[in-house]
Amino acid sequence: MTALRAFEAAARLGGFAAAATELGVTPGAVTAHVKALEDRLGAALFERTAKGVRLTALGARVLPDFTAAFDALGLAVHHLRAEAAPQVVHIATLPAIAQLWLSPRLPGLRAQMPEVAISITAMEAPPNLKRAPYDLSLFYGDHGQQVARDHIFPVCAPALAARITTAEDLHHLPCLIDSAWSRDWASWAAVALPGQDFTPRGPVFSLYALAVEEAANGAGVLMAHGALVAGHLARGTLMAPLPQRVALPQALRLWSARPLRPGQPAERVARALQAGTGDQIP
Amino acid sequence: MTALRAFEAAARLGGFAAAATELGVTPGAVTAHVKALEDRLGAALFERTAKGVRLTALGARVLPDFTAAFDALGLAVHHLRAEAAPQVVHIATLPAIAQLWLSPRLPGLRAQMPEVAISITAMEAPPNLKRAPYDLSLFYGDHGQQVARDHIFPVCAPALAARITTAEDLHHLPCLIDSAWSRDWASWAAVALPGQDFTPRGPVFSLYALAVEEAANGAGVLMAHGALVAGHLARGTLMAPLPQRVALPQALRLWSARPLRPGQPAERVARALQAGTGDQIP
DNA sequence: CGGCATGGCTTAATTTTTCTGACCCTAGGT
DNA sequence: ACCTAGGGTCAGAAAAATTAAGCCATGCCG
Repeated sequence: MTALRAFEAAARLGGFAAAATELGVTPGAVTAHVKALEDRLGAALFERTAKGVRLTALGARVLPDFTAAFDALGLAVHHLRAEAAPQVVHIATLPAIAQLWLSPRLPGLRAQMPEVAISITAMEAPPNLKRAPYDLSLFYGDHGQQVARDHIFPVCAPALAARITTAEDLHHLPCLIDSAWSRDWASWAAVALPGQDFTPRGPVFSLYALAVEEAANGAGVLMAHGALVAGHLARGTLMAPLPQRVALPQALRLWSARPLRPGQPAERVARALQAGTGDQIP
Repeated sequence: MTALRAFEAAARLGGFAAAATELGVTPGAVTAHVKALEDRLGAALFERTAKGVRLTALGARVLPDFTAAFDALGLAVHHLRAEAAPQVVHIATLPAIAQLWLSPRLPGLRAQMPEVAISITAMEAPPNLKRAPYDLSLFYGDHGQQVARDHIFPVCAPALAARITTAEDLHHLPCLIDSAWSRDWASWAAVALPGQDFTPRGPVFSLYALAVEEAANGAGVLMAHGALVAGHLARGTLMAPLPQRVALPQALRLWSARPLRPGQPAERVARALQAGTGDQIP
C-alpha cells in the first residue's frame, strides 16, 4: 500500500527524491518501497540511470490507473475533512506570506465572518491540491486568481534610509538576503544598476519574516516584496529610499482544487482576500 | 493512509474485527487506526456500543467515496499484476479444494496450456475480488459459474467399510470431524437417520485434507464431500459403504472480479475447470 | 433473577517492521 | 579533474503491529 503510493509519486514526479518530498519521507524509504514492489511483481517499474530513473513500459502502462485512484482517495479525504469541520477553511501558503500578508488580514476576516475558522499551514512549495486536503493555496505562481501584482525594491530602517540617495550607495551597505529569494537582488540590480556587477553582501536568512524584522532593526537593506512589507511601510518602521521598483515575474495568486460554490466558507474567504479586505494595515 | 483503509473496511463490513480479518491485521490495530483518524478529524466516525460499532451520520456520508477510491486502487493493483505477469493465473480457494480438487487437475491443465502458470492461494473465506488481486475464486457459494454440484456421504477405509451396512452402525464408530464443516454430520444424519439424535464422536481436524488421509488410514468414518474424495474413491483407498447422499446447499462455484475475455489465460483456465478437464483421476 | 459464557472493542507491553541519517557510487556538466 | 545531482546501502532509531489480558454490555440457562 505504502509501496504503491511511493511508485505512483515517483512515476508521476519523475524521480525518487521528488516523490520522497511529496510523501514526507526520505529518498531511502522510496527506494526501498519501489524495490519491494518490483521484487513482488518480478518485473521492473523503473530503469535506473545515473541521473535519475525513467519509467519502464510496464510502469507507464499502469501509472494512469494509480494516479486516478489516489486522486479519488485524496478527494475523499478532502470531502471527509470538509464534512467533519464545515466551518474551517484550510489555507496553504509560504511562511513569509502567512506571517506578513495573511496574518494582518485575519482580524478583518474574523470580523467579517466570525463563524468561520481559518487554518493556515505554511510550506515551502505549493501542495498538490488533489492530494493534500487544503481548500485554498496562496503562492507566487501562474495558476489561479491573481490577488496582488507584486514588486521588489530595497527597504531599510529610517535611520539607514537617510544615508541612501542612489542605487550605487548599496554597494557599501549590508544587504539582507533571503535564501529562498536570493535572486531578487540580481533581478532588481539588473534594472537599477544596469551594466554594473552588483553582488549583495550581508547576512543570509532562511525566514523572510526574520529578514524583515532585522531590516526594521537597522541591520541592513532588504530586497522587499511590496505586498509583504506594506504594514511596515505604513507604520514607518521601514522606508523605501530608492524609486526603482521591479515587477516580479509571478503574481501572488490564490487557487483551489475544485471550483468553489458561492456562499461556501472557502469561497467567502477567497472572495474577501481578493477584494483586499483589511488592506488598510494599522 | 492505513487509517483510511481501516476506516473503510470497518465501515463497509460493519465491525472492527471483520475489518481486521480483511486487512490481515489484528483488531487492536484497527482500533488504533480508527481512533487516530477520529482524533485528527476532531469528530467521531463510529458510535461504540457494547455489541459492536455503528457508523455515525458523518461516517456514512463519506464511506461511498472511500469505497470507490479503494476499489479503483484494488483494480489498479490487479491490472498491474496482470501486466507484469500476463501468463500467470491466480486462483483463490479453500485449502481443502486446493489440495483435493484443484491439485489433481493441475497436471491436465499444464499439459493443455503449458505456457500458463497457475498460482493457487489457499484461504478460509472468499476474498473480496475488488481488492485482492486474484483472477479466479473457487468456493462453495452462491455467486459465479457452477463447477460441481456437491454431495456429502460417509466414507472410510475398505476394512472399516466391511463393518458398516446401515446408517445406525455409525453410532458406534469413530466419526472424523472437520472443524470448519462440523455441521455436515448433522445435515446428513437429518436425512439418513431421521428422528434420531445423532452426535458424531471422534477426532476433530482443522485441515480437511488431513481428515481424508486419516480416513484412508482407517481412523474412522469421514463425512465426505463427493468432489473432494473422488480420487480416493476411484483408487479404492476410500469407500462409501452407505447409499444415502445429501446435496450440499451450495455448489462449488468459480467466479472472477470482471468478465473474462475469451482467449485470456484466466478465461482458458476457467473454461477448462468447468469442462471437467482432468476429472479422470489416476 | 443471578451467574456465567460470549462477542466485540480496548489497552498495555513486547516484538517486528519501517524510516532515518550518514555514507557510497555513478554519470554528466563545468 | 572536480563538482553536482540523483540513487543505493547500511546500522541504529522511531513507529507500527502483535500478543495477551481486560472490560462491558448482551443473552442464555438453571
